[in-house]
Amino acid sequence: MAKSKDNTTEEQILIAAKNIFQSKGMDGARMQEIADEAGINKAMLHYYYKTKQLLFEAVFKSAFSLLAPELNKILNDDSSIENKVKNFTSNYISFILKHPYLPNFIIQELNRNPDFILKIQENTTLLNIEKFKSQVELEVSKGILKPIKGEQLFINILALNIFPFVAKPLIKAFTKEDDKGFKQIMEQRKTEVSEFITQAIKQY
Amino acid sequence: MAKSKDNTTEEQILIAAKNIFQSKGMDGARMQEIADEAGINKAMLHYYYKTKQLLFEAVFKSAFSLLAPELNKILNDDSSIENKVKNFTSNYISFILKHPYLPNFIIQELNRNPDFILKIQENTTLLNIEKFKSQVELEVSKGILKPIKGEQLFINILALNIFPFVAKPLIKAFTKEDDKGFKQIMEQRKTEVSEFITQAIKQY
DNA sequence: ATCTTTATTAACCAAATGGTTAAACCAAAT
DNA sequence: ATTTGGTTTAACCATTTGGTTAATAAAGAT
Repeated sequence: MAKSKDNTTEEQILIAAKNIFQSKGMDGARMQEIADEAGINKAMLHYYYKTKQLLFEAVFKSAFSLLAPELNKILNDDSSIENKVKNFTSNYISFILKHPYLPNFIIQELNRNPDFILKIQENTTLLNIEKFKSQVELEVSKGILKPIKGEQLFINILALNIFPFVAKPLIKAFTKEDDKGFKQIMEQRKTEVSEFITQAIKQY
Repeated sequence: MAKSKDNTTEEQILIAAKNIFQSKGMDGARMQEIADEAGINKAMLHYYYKTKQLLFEAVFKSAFSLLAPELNKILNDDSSIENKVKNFTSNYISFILKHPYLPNFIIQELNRNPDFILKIQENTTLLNIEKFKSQVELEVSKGILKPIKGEQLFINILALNIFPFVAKPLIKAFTKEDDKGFKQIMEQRKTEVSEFITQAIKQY
């Protein structure tokens, strides 16, 4: 399916594992299926990645380090909150439309194994909300924003941007849309969501 | 763990299956583990529910019919949009704090098998958004609400209410809170979220 | 009391699954 | 040409897993 002769075997395995793990999860994935997807022998998986668990962790870390910088854009950028919200929503939705399995995969697996995020945060100082919080506090005190706590605002921003992709089957069901219609609704959200948030928090 | 002598064997199985399936998912759950949790022989699972798949479906349907009425409160109630938002957020968050595994379970399994929602919608006419849409349209035309589409507003309401529970490990990570702290943040949201939405959509 | 149906168990089974091994292959170094 | 090192494969293995079966126990019906 996703073979490219340019890549090394080790890379092909990672790509195949990504495809299978992201759509079926750790428990649903089969080593044989990953081997088939990569077009190689199952023993190669263990040759390069030792165990299923380690292969999975490689995939997860790779997925997480794809997502984390996106989130950091809103946490560690210097422009105004309003500006960041605008940029983030548009960028993030484009980003996820390119990686549709990503948010669900990460959320699902973090729930399966909550300790996992600790391992990852050890290495990288990803996801530090402190700067964002003090920025919100400042803009609230200046009267630019209505009173709101930084954590709550950040949760709201994530929720409005990420949730629709995680709940895609549910949304498709009650809107009675197919994949194309769903994508259109998401495209609309690139501007709708930032307007929604801005109206909610901006002091006029 | 969760045995109660009042229930019939069949009910005990369903309770046990609920516990295991909701925390581990279909693929991660083991029939033996469910039997142990119910305190009975594994053969009994098949005696009452035939296969793992059917047992799972019983659990899923039961979970879904617990959640669906909550969602319908906001779709098929007669009060104003603003009022419904206020009631829904508060009620829904209380509801989920009592059933913490529920949203994640449903979302995870719907993603694993998107056709599943079709089976469910055949029987019950759950999740019909039409009334809500026309109500939003009406209030927008009257100048009560700022221009917004019904679907988008409904997605936003769901997102703000459901997402935090689905993304709990992520939220705990960047807020550096434990379970208690997380719960407090959720309690705050009972009012915060409806204020946030109201400010976003209400025309002043 | 006896028959009949339903409930429950221990033992068993075949298939699937993650992982191993020993041999073959192949490119680069000697 | 031969050795050496990493790479790849087919066959194999032990364990797990969903599911079955045959025998037993309990409960209702006659």
